[in-house]
Amino acid sequence: MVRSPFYDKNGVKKGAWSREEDEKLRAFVLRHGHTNWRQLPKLAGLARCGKSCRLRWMNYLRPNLKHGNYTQEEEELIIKYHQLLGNKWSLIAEKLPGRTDNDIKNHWHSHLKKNLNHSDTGKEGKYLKTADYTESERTSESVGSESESHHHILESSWVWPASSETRDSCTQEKHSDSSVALAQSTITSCGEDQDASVASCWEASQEFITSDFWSGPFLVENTSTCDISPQMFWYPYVGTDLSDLHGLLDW
DNA sequence: AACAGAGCCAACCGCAGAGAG
DNA sequence: ACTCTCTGCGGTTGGCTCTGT
Repeated sequence: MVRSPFYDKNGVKKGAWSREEDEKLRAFVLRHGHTNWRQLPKLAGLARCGKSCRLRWMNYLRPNLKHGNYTQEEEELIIKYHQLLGNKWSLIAEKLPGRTDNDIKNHWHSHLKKNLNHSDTGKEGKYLKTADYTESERTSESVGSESESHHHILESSWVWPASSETRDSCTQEKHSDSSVALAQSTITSCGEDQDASVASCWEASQEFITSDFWSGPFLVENTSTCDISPQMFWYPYVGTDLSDLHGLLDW
């Protein structure tokens, strides 16, 4: 599926990311934010270029990302905005929360484009080409396997630290509500695989905690403890009840 | 069962724009 | 005004997986 890992002449690693690299990058970005992608791999102990780190974070590790399972509504939005904006994938991605430009672009090329082409030739296209098509104009085929909305967040999901001491060491009034909401959204997004996903989230969070992740000194100058980039933690559900999480995570 | 071709998607590359000095 | 650095975007590619023969 992806390029095999290899090192270029400058000793920079390319190709598929390992789980360990993902954890390093995730931990670093959550801890320090990403003010300088070029410096980031050096500080995070990764043999990657900054560009590769940014891409990995933006397209895979970022919280609240959805992978696959496009709903009919999402596909309609993509088609609509593509007709409106053209190949401005980043703009289209802004209209679909949780989707990345890369993901949308891939989905367009592998699924939607050919369906439009089919409809051009009068064959079994899923959607009509015009932007102002109506519900009744869509073919019945489009209703089916992909209409179900499971907002799976894969192994990139993470949760707020389980240890209350660790949590308390952070400036909770600043970050905790939105972070908890984020954790909760992760859990509620797990769908049928909830138990397994929660377990893996839990595992990842434990690794952060045991490595003194939340309370250790920062490497970057002028950053205070737990100075986590607010933009990374912002999530529209604030004020979520912590007890909702306690049950699932056995806090 | 083995093979070939197509499909899919993560990751790379090159370029352009923004901002700092 | 110019240059340099960094970031973000869109196009493209490598290679794994799926499907058909």
